[in-house]
Amino acid sequence: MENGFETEDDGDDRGLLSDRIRNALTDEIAAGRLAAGAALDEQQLADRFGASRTPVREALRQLAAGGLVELRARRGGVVARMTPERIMEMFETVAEIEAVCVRLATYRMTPLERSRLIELHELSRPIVESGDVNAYDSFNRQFHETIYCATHNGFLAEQAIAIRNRLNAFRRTQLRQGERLSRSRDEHEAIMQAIAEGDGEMASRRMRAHMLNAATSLSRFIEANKPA
Amino acid sequence: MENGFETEDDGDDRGLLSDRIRNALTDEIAAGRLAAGAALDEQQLADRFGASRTPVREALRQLAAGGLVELRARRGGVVARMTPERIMEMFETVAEIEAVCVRLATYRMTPLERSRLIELHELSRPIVESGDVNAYDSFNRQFHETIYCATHNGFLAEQAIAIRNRLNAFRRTQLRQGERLSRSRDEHEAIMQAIAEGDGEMASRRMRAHMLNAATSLSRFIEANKPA
DNA sequence: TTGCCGCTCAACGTATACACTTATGGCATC
DNA sequence: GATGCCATAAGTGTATACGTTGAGCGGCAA
Repeated sequence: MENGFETEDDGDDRGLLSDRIRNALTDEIAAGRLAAGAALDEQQLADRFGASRTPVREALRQLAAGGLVELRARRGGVVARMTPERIMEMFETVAEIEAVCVRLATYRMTPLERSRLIELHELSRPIVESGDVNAYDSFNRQFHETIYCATHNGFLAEQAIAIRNRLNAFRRTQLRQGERLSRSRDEHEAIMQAIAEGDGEMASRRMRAHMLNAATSLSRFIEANKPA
Repeated sequence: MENGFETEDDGDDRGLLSDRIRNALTDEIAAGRLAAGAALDEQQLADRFGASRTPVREALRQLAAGGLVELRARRGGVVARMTPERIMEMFETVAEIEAVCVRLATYRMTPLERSRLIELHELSRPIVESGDVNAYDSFNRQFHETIYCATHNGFLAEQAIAIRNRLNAFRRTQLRQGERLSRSRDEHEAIMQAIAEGDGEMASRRMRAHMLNAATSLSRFIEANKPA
């Protein structure tokens, strides 16, 4: 039972131990159970996961590469300190990269990709009406990733996904409240309009605004729910 | 003597072994001595560097995180395959990110940062006249990194530097020929002009063109020097 | 009392041994 | 002759032991 893992008590011992430890630590950091700045003792973690130091080290190195952990040689690691300022910086960066993506995508997407995107966007209407936040989150990811791919620049798409994932690790709670869903869809609509007109610059500006709206919404949410 | 390292026969045994192996492998990949797609056997590398598999593994993981190596679970690693298309994708991505940076920097930089940038730019005049390519390369890095910092977005700056470094690992030869130096400086001049006028959009467009010029120049160079 | 030196110990970095998975070659069968 | 299965081997994943370094602390001298 007590093996240090959270969600794998169903006997899921498959996969690389180092990967499972990495995922577990990612979750714990994302959930805030491992506070920013907390020391990460390798032996201690190894004991907690019932493993040796080796896979723990591998996991820590990967997390460090992803920016969730800071490692100093011979001094051990700590959970990366994520100030609100830094989170906003990350949001701005994502917003700018998404803006770049949608501009390139507008100029480069094939008719097939365009119709696929339109189709996807239409799919979101019933989701918004149902208010299913998880479903919308899933759709939203697809929508944005479809745009990344339509840039026809695989490297840029990878970077966009990587940064987006990195940011998601710090989304400690569901960002999108009910009313945000319809606003989000309206903003998508405006972006789609610009794409349809072939105006990449316009699409870019609208995407940037869309992302910054989401960030502001999140920031207000955090402000409202922060521990007194 | 034969310890597998290239440039450290002066007894420089300092630093972490894993880091030294990582640097050595980075160099070898960058120089093309380790061809793309080449298998990376851990034991074999360990023997070559006179070390054990442990630091080699650490090095490989770090390289994988940086994108120079691809690792498949229980199947070992290979040097990442870098097609010309992918390199161009990376250049475009850098160009777009730099364009974002200079736009934000134009709107946000402090007077001190502005004068620092002007000062740096002026410094490049004698370097161009001297034709010292290495000195220009060093200046150029400083110039661009100064702009990154002036965005006042540390995360974005980190991303920009990371991608730029990643790209540098594949610059197998000196990119900038003599004539390119003065053209590069002229382009910097145009960017500075836009910054001075507070026109971030203009600075952005010029930066994008500047970066793509450099990429085109490189691509022509590669084309001309590629093995028959 | 303060500052420096050296000690001690905890934690990381590296080496080595073992376990497990995957790939490959040969053999049997269809 | 082709295909599928099994045995063997090569190589990665993990465990553990040892070396090494940096930090904390106490003692001694100025």
